[in-house]
Amino acid sequence: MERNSTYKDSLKQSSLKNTKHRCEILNILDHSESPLSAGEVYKKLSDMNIKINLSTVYRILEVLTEKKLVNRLNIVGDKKALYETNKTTHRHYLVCTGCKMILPINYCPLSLYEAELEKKTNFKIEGHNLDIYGLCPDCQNKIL
Amino acid sequence: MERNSTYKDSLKQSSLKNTKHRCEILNILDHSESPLSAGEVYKKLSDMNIKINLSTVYRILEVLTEKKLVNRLNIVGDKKALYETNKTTHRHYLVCTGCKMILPINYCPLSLYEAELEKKTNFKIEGHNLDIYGLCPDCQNKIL
DNA sequence: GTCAGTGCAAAGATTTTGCACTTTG
DNA sequence: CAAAGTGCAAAATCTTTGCACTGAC
Repeated sequence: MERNSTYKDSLKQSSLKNTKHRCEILNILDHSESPLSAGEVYKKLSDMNIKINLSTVYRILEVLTEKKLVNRLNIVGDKKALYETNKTTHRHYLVCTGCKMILPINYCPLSLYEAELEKKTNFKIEGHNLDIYGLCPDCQNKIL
Repeated sequence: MERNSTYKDSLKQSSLKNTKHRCEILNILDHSESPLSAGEVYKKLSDMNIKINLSTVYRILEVLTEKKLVNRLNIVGDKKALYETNKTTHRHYLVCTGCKMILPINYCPLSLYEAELEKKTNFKIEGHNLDIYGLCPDCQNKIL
């Protein structure tokens, strides 16, 4: 895959060694519509006939998160952590409480607010987690 | 404690049986500065010499969440769920990535945004999870 | 008395860790 | 070659569940 060289560069810039597994995981997260759990990443790899250990997946996701190549999310109602690549476009998710569908939202209403909060609290704000939940149109109809 | 009658009423209104354990848990969450995990609630009860099983704590928190007497939160970087009583004043938390301190914030910048999003997506929005993270003043100094 | 609530023990799910082997730079 | 990465097995943590007993209404 041509774009794997990009992942290689990202790894290099974060002073991480370039391994096939890391590129594959970055690739998977990069091409996923919605954030994935460690188990889901592992499953995708297995489906692609890539042999890897689940604990390695966890370790890779951990180090990628640390280096900010990946974000770790905790979405409401889901007890496991989800991961997404750290796109330049910051996004949030709208989660359906019925069917658990996850809809990405590209607009973030919080940047102004964060600046304000920084002044008020003297925190050095690094980021935020926001997910919004409700019923998607389909699930609203099912209830009727 | 005089206010336990209030908890009793809340339980009644949610058609839950009034038990000592439930009132005690509501009481603990109500008087906690920051949200607590199931384990922490359990520990507080034990410290008060109240004998209860951890699984009962989980079951109570579950049913209280279901009845909206309590909110379940998933705060960034914490793999376990945290619970808070559902105060009339909706709040968020500012979490220090250094010392893990949790600072409640009473203002919510999202209500207007939610209305807008509801129109745009046709979701029936029920709520959101927001927590903001960064370094508190103390931890900023420690780094220098 | 009935049904919901609880304790206990056990299992399930997710995540982490120690150690030996392998690979990258 | 050294240091970082990986597989495997085992454990740690958090959470849920089945069943029998107890307590609320």
